[in-house]
Amino acid sequence: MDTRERLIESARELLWEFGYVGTSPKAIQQRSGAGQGSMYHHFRGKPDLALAAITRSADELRDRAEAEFSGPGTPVQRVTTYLRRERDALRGCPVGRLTQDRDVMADPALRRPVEETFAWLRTRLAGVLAEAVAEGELDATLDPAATATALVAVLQGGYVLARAAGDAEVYAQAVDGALGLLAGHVRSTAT
Amino acid sequence: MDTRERLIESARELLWEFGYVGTSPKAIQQRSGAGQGSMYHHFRGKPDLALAAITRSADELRDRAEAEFSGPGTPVQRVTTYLRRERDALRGCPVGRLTQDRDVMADPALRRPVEETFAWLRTRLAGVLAEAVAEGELDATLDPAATATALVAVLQGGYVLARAAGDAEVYAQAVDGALGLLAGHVRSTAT
DNA sequence: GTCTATAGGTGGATAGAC
DNA sequence: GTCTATCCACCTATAGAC
Repeated sequence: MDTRERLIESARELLWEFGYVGTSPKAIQQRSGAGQGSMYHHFRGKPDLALAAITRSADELRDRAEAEFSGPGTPVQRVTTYLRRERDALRGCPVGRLTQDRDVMADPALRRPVEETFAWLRTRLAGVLAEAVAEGELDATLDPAATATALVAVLQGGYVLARAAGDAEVYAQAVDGALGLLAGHVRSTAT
Repeated sequence: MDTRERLIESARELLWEFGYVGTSPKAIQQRSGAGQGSMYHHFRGKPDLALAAITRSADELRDRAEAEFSGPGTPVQRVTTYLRRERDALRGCPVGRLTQDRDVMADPALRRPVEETFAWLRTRLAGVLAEAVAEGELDATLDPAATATALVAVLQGGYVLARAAGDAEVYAQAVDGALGLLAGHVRSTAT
């Protein structure tokens, strides 16, 4: 892994843990093993490096979700697989946490991947839910778009509650609650 | 409103908007109209003032929720009132956003009101849901504790999604989705 | 109680040797 | 491409006059 790559990966980890404001160029350089000032050769500055890091995290999130949404099983099974995927609850979401970072949201370039990621996620999940409704697996009273937004919100909010409690189990409980609510709308358990 | 009070209110607003790391003593002093250095007479430092501000925000959140939970109507109606309460979605939750602030979560004193607020909220909401189950308003397949955690998560995550989209309507959609999911478990609409 | 002055540390970035 | 040295602005806090 070359220096440029190490800088991006270090930035990703630090942004995840400390946020944009809490991450200094010096900290990124030290973690990456690059010398002081070296990152300015590969990137124009902190925002430029952050953009590379954020874009990569957003792409990863999207790829993993897409693999689950387009995987095997009925629509509800795929949604369940997505919701139940093991996540580092206390660490939170590397993309979602950026919404609380003013410097990120104030910069159109940095904000864009965050906005696009969740727009895609909600739309894509709504599509899977619409499939479920069309196939009769979910009852037709459910609005796919609103339900999708609520389910994604459960994950993002689950992180918040887990961090507040200092207990990853709270995240799992939020997911359990969401699946319990969804279960009341499942009509058939076709395999 | 005396100087001490203005300092607390200014800190509350700035913490809400910029978070702990993004809020400087200087900014608090300027917003409050107090002169540079004046806050050190009333508070030992930034953490001490932040504790006063966070505690007040936490108390407010709790009082408003309690008023709705113990208000008129059936349990499900009260939960609906709580979920549908008008909120400044793009501003987010003044307490929940602190969970993403490392300096807050790393300090036991600052962390405590955050932890206690959400522990109380989840427990209190679970109690109202348990009432609903006991009275037959909600079907008995729902786990009150897990459902409560999921519903609170929808609100917290709704803020995240609304900020990501730059659109308060997304928050409302998340709440709509949660109420739609809950509706499938309501047995009677007793008044 | 409130103000000005000030200090040590860090953040983000640049210059220029190698 | 990488390193050291350096810069200015800001953050947090203290000292001490009024």
